[in-house]
Amino acid sequence: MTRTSLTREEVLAAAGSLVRQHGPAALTMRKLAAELGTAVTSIYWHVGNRESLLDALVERTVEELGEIRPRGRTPAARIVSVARTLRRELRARPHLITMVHERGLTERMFLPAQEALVHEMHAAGLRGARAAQAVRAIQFQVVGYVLVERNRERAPVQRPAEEELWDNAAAEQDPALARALGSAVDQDRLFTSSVRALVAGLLPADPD
Amino acid sequence: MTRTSLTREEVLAAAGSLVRQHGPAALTMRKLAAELGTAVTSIYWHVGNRESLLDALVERTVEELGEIRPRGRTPAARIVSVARTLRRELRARPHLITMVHERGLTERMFLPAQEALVHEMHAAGLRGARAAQAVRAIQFQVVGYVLVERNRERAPVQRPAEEELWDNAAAEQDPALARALGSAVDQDRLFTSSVRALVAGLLPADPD
DNA sequence: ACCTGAACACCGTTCAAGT
DNA sequence: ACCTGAACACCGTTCAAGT
Repeated sequence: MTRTSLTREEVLAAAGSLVRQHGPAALTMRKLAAELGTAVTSIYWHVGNRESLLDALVERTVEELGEIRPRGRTPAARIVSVARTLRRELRARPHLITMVHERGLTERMFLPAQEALVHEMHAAGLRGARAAQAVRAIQFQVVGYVLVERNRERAPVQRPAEEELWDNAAAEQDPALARALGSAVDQDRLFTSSVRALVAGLLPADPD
Repeated sequence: MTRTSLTREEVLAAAGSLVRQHGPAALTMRKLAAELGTAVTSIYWHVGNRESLLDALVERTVEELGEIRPRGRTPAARIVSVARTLRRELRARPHLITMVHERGLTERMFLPAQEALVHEMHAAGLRGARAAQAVRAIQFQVVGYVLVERNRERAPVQRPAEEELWDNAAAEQDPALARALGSAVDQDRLFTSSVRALVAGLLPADPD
C-alpha cells in the first residue's frame, strides 16, 4: 500500500503552502517532513537543502507573474494602471515577493511590466535615457511602496499612535492637517495619488 | 580581581555592535555571552530575553536619529533636501532601520522629519488634508526607496543581468533607452530625480 | 541582587547503512 | 535510485542552586 514515492513536486507544493501561509521562518525541514510523512533526510535527496528549496519556490513565483495589460486612454492613465496592477500582484504574494527581492531576481520579475512601461513612455513622447529613468522611477516607487506596506501591516500597533504625536503646535495652525496626519493612512488612495503625482512630474507637459 | 559586575549597558553595547556589523541574525545569546565572558544565562537576568534585547536596541536607534535641517531657497528644494538627509541617515543604519520598521516604530522615528515637511508644505501653499497626503507621499517614497536599495545591495548578482534582457525589439527602436536600461542603476541620481518629480507633481504650480 | 551549569526542546545537515 | 535513523553542532529558554 505504499504510495508512489515522494517527488520533488510534492516537496515544493507542501513547502510553498507553508511559506505562503506563515512565511519562510515557519518552514522547517522537520515540520515539512512531518507534513509529508517521510524522514527529514528524504527531503534532502530531492531538493538539496533548505536554501535551494527556497530558491526553487522563488523561481516558481517569478514564472507565475502574469502579463501586464495597461488600461486607460492617455499614456499617464495607462502608466498608473500598470503601477496599480503591479501593486495588486505583489501584495497577493507578500512572503514570496520579499524572497524574490532578497535573491536579486526583482529585475527579471519586472521585465513584462518594464516592457509595458517603455511602450507608454514612448507614447507619451519620452525617449532614450530620460525614458529609462522614468521607467525605473515608477518601478522603484511601486516596489518601495509595497515593501513599506508589508512592514506596516506586519508591524504591531504603532506606539505611540500618530494621533498622540499630533496634539502639538501645528494642530492649532492647521487643524485639518493635524487631523489628517493623526488618522490612519488610506494606503490605496495614497498609492494612487503618489503615482499620479510622480507620473505628472515625469512626463512632458501635455502637448494638446 | 573580578571586574565590576556585568551591566545592562554593557550587554546592550556588545549586542549593538554585533547587530550593526552583521545584522540581527548574527546575534545569538551564546556568542554574546562568549564576547562578554559570562554565562549565557546572566544575560537573561539583565535584559529578559533575545526579543527584548532587540527591542532595546531599536528604542535606542529611534532616539539617536537627529534633527532635520531643510536647506535650499524654494520650498521644493527644501523638501528635496529633507528627503536626501533622511535617505542618508537611514542608509547609515541599515540593519537597525529594518528592525525599527518591523517593530512598527517608523512613524515615531519620522516625527522630526514630518514636522519639517509640514512646515515646507505650508510655505508652498498647501494646507489641510492635501498637505498631509503630500507629506506622507514623500515619507513613503523615501522609506520605500531605502528598503529597495537595501535589498538590491544585499542581493547577489542579478541573474540574468538586465543587459541580457534588453537585446530585444525595443533595442532597435530606441537604442539609447535599451542601453540605459541595460546598465547599472545610478541610485543617487535616480533618487534625487524621482523625489524632484514627485514634489513637482505634488506642489501647486509655481505662483510667480 | 546577581551569576552559574544542567537540562529541555528545538534547529539544519552529514553520513553510513539499508532496500 | 531512493529512503532511513543516528549523530553532530548549533539554537533560545527555564530552573534550581549557588554566593
